[in-house]
Amino acid sequence: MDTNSKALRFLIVDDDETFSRVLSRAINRRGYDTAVAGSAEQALEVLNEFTPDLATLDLKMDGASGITLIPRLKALNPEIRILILTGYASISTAVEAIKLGATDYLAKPADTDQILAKLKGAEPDPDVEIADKPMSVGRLEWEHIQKVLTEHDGNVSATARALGMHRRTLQRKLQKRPVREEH
Amino acid sequence: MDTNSKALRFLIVDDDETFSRVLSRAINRRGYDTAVAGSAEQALEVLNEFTPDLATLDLKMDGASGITLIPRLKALNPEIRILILTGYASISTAVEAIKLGATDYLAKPADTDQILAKLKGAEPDPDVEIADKPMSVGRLEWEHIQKVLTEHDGNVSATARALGMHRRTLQRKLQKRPVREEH
DNA sequence: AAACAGTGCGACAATCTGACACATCCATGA
DNA sequence: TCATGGATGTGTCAGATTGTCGCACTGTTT
Repeated sequence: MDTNSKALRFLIVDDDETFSRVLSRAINRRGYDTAVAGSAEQALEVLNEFTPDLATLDLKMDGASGITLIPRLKALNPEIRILILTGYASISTAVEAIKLGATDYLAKPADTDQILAKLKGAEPDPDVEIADKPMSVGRLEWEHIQKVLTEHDGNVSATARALGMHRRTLQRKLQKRPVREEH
Repeated sequence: MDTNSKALRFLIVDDDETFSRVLSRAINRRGYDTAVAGSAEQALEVLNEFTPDLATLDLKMDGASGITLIPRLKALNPEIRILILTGYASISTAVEAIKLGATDYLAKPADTDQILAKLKGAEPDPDVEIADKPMSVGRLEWEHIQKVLTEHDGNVSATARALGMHRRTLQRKLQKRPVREEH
């Protein structure tokens, strides 16, 4: 990690070691200082000696969700720009993250350019594209499940009961990745 | 319930007339003053003589998207609580809406209770913990399918394509009864 | 008439779900 | 500290559902 004091500091918090390594190198090559953490807990340690200007956070990790880091990061540096980057993207977690102050939200897979683009430009424009097809039933189910899960603070058992679904079945669904819509 | 100047004003912007009517009546019955607009343009006219405290906006309508109304609504009443409610939900529009100041974002179908629950979030209402059971995934799927089917004039093949579902599977689902909720 | 798109349904393999069964954890209270 | 109850992570397995293919039939269009 090069320590040019002028470079912007970029923190990557993600489970997936391979992903982190690749992204870190790509970001680094573009002139940022980078730091990597494999969990929210580990990220907190990193923050003792690294105050990031930009960050990407994963949601689904062992231990705490990356979303819990948002307040900490903002407290440390109110100017920080935070991008949520997850393979388990859903509308409810996106809404929550933005409300907490995240700058933007992207579903994996996403390439380095997309990531940096989202972090650089973040002027809200009311002309976002609106999908022309409705959600697939699979996607709708995923979104609904995520919403209810959020309302129950991530409690799987309670969510399964609320949905009238077997807990085993819900767990199996949660392990899978959400359906990708090909808009 | 009194319907005088004390009642909160609720604006519904949606191009689905049936949906608006049903929602309007339900909201009305709960003691709000309601106004309905079938498009963003129409909504602007309504705003000349109706300053809402709460609003639901649809995204996909003829003309401008409901998202463009957010700044106007907030300018008119900074305290307004805005809920985006759409059948064409997506993460990118959700992110935009929240950034622009929407309070929350829900995918249709959603029932009146859910809608009000999301909008009432800020009110010091003591009934926050009343966890009304959400729709089951089966029920949600049924409603969604019916809606898309209607949009395609009952064309099963087209509906199956739009939903990314196999025609055979859709036919089988349509033969079954709607899922009954046993609250 | 030939070409087409939509519909209804049979059949079969691949998947998924519901039901049980355990084996940890963790917080609470006796 | 131990007992108790809830939550969670998995494994198994029979039965239900879905993905595919195929085929006959029916309007529509050219």
